Order: sequence, then structure tokens, then C-alpha cells
Amino acid sequence: MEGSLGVRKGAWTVEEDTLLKLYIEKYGEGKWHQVPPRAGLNRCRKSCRLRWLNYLKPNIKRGEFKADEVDLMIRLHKLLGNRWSMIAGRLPGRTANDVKNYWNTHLRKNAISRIKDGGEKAQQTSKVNIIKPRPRTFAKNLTWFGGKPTIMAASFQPKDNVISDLPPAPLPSENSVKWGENLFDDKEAGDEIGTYDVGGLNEEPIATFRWAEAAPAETVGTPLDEFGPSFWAEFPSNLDVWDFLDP
DNA sequence: AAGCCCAGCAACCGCATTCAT
DNA sequence: AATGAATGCGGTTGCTGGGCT
Repeated sequence: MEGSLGVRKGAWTVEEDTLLKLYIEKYGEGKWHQVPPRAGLNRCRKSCRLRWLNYLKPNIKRGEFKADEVDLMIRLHKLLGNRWSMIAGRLPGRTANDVKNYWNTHLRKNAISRIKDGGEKAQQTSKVNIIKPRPRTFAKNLTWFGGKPTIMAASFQPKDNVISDLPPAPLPSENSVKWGENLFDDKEAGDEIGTYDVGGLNEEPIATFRWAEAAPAETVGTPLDEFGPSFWAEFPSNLDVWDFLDP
């Protein structure tokens, strides 16, 4: 099974897996364009990367999703939409492909039927505001909370950010930026606990969240404690938090 | 036993974004 | 600033195995 350029396609063999593993052990991840020639694999770089990320990586968890994982996945999906990599990032040992497949096979039907069941009600209230933040990099000299926590305005793409008939969300105001800054300012390195308030732009806080030190990758805690700074950095300020908390 | 259908999963493809020059 | 290469992501496809007729 070879592609037009003589590159192998289809299922990976044990030999190919071994070659890829040996290569990664020796050279580490990254520089995927160099992997096929160096590892002696007749595969394209994308295929190598995918195989490593989804199957060969050591800490990958296989098997059934646990109830808490599913619960977290549902909440995150409600919050983020189909941002599988971000969702997977909060599910230790799970890959974006795993999450996507699980959602499409197990949960999508439920979600659709729920939408149908509650369709009338939903139309009367408000449509779900799917959040689609596009993760963007921060300035290279920016360390978490060490420098100015600048969330780049371009981090969120308005064109695919909102699927609703609601009036356009207000442009980020100074307050909303402050919201983000406060959010991060409270989380100084070494602090055991930081807090941040959530409320309307000009309102009293409607909720106060707290986080412990970013949870270790191996644990799955309560959803909110689980979300560390890297998650919230990509978190939009016009989120309907109650929707998220009460799926 | 054979054929069909379907669910689950691995892999591919196209595109957007980032990075290097 | 412009451009091409590299990377990462999400949508989709297609293979495989199990259940049913």
C-alpha cells in the first residue's frame, strides 16, 4: 500500500512502530520532517507524528473512559466545542483522536438527542455559545505570570467563535482585560491557591473560583481545580459560566 | 456458513497557523 | 514585509471485528 510518492499508507506494522520508537528515544520528539529519513521509515512526517502521538507515546491511556473523564469531556465540549486537542489536554493520557472518536461514537448521539428534546426550551432561552478559542503562542519572553500576562487579542477568532443569533459580544473592554489580568495576577508562582472572580463586565463577581497548583498530569480532579493557567489563558471572557458549571 | 450491517478506531487529508529566512 | 516550510488541528474516510439474519 503505497501513495503516489512511494510513501507507505495504511496500518502500521510492528517493525515500523519499533523504528519510530527507537528514533524518538534517540532524538526526541519534534522535527517531524526529519523522522522518516532518519528513522528509515517509508512514511510521511504527518503519519509518523500521528502514530507517535496517538499510539506509541508512553503515557497514553487506553481502554474505557471512566465516568469522571466522560463528565469532564462533556463539560469541556460544551465549553470549547470541537477543540479536541484542548479537551484531550485536560484528560491525562488521552489523545485528541481518542477524545474525538469517543465523542463521535458515544456522546454525539446523546448530545443530538438532548438538543432535540430540549430544542423548544433552548430556542426560548438562548443558544449555546460554543467557545472556539484558537490557541496562540505568547511572546517568547513571557513566562507564566512572571511577565505581563498578555492575552493576544487575536487569540480568539470572532468568525468562528459564536454560532448563535445573539447580538455580537461586546468588544473586549478594559474591564475584560482586567478580568484576565486579575485572574492571572492572583496566581503568583509559589502561591498555593489563587482566586479569580467571574462576573459581568461591570458587575459584582458572580462566582469566585480557586485553583490549586496546576494539577499533575496523572490526576483527574474536580473540573475547575483541574484547569490550570494554560487552560484559562485561552479562556474567553464572555463565557456563560453557569452553562459550563451546570451542564 | 455466508452475507450484511454497524460501531469503533486508526489513519489520512486539507487547511490554518507559526516559524525561519 | 513577504514567502515558503514545518507543524498542529479538526473533519473525514476506510478498515476491522462482532452481531444479526
